[in-house]
Amino acid sequence: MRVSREKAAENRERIIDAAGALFRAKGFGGIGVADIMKTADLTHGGFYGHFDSKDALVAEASRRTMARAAARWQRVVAEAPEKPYAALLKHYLSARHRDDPGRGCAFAALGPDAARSGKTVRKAFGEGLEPLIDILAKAVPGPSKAARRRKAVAAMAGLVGALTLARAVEDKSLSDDILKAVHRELLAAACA
Amino acid sequence: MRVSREKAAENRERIIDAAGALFRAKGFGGIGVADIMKTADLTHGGFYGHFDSKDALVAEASRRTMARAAARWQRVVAEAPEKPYAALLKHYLSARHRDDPGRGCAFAALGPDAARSGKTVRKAFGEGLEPLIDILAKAVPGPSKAARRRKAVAAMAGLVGALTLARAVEDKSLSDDILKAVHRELLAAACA
DNA sequence: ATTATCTATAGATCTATAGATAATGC
DNA sequence: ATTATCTATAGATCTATAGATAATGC
Repeated sequence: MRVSREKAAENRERIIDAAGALFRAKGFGGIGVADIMKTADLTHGGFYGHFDSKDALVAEASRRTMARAAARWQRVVAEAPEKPYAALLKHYLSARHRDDPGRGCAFAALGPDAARSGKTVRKAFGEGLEPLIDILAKAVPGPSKAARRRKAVAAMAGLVGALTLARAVEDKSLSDDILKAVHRELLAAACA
Repeated sequence: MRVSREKAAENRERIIDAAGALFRAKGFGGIGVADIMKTADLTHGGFYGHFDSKDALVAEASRRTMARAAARWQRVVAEAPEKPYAALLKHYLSARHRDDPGRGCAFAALGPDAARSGKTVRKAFGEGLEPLIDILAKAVPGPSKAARRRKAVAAMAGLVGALTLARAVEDKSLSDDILKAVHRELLAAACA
C-alpha cells in the first residue's frame, strides 16, 4: 500500500524522531532498525527506501537531536534574560533530565557511542557541540571573549560529566548529590 | 586438554583483563564473548565455566577496572605530594588518555553503557566512583570537608565530561581545546 | 573420578536485500 | 509507469549450552 510523496516525507521524519529517542535511550547498538520502524508504525523492509544504512540514520538522528538541543537552550536563555547561565544549569542538571535520557542531551547519552562511531557521526557531534558552547559563552560572565569561551567549554564538560555520573551510579542519593554539587560549583565558578 | 587449578585461575584473570580493555574500547555490547576469549587465548565455550553470563563478566571487569584506577590515582598523588590535584588533572586530561580508551577511565568510556545496564553493574560503578572522589577531595583545597567533597565531585564531572566530549568530536583542534580549557578552569576553581 | 577446556550447535538476534503489492501522479 | 511500503529471507552475528576430550589431583 503505497502512500503519497508528502506522506512518505512525513514517514521519514517519524523514523528520524523515533530513532533520536531510541538511540539516546538504548545506545546506537542497543536498538535495531526493525524496532525503530515499528515505533514509527512502519515495517522493517521499508527502512532502506529512506536511508542507505543504519549508520546514515545514526548521523541524521544525531544532527537533529543536537539542533533541537540548541533551539531548546536558546528558549531557556530567552525566558531568563537576567540570569541565562543559572537557567541553563537548572535546566540541564534536573532530576527530570537525568531520568529521561531518551529526550535529553546526546552527549551525555551517546558521547562514548559517538567516539566509537565513524567520521560522519563524530562530525555531527562536533558540529552539534559548537552552538551549545556558543550559547554558554554568551551566558557566562568573563573579562574577555576567550575567557568566556574557556568557561563555556568547562561548563559544558561539567554538565555532560555530571549527567553521565548521575546516571551511571545505582545509589540515588549519590546521584542527587552529583547534580547538586556540580550545579553549585559551576555557579560559583561563574561568579568568580 | 585440561589445565591445573592454578592455571585455570590465571586464565580467569586473563579473561577479566581482556574484557576490561575490550569493553572500554568497544562498549559492553560492542564486543562478544567469543572475541574476549580469543584475546585471552581461550576458546569460546570455555567461558561459561568461569562466569555465569556475559553480564557477570561485565560487572567483574568493571569492578577491577575501577579498583585499578583508584590505585593509579593514589600513585599519581604519591609522586607529586606538593601538588596532587594538578598532577591528577594532568594525568587525566592528557592526549594519551583521550587516545587510548581501552586503558583509561571507565566512566568516560562506559558511563552511558553502565546507565543502560542492570543494577549489579550500576552498583559497581557507584562503588568504584567513591574512592576516586575521596582521592580528589584530599587533593583539592577548600575551607571544609563538605566544600572539598563538593569541589571533588565537580572536578570528577568536569574530567569525565571533558574526555567524553574530546573523544566524541572529529575535529582534533576542538578536541585539544576541550582538554586544555577544562584543565585550566579546574585549576583556577581550585585556587579560588 | 573430577574438571578445565574444546568442538559443535541451537536459538535468537540484526543488517540488508529481493521481489511482490498497491496506490499515486504523470 | 512509478514508487513507497510490505513480506520474506539470506547471511552474519551473538549468547548460551550439550557433549566430548584429556590432563589433574585425590
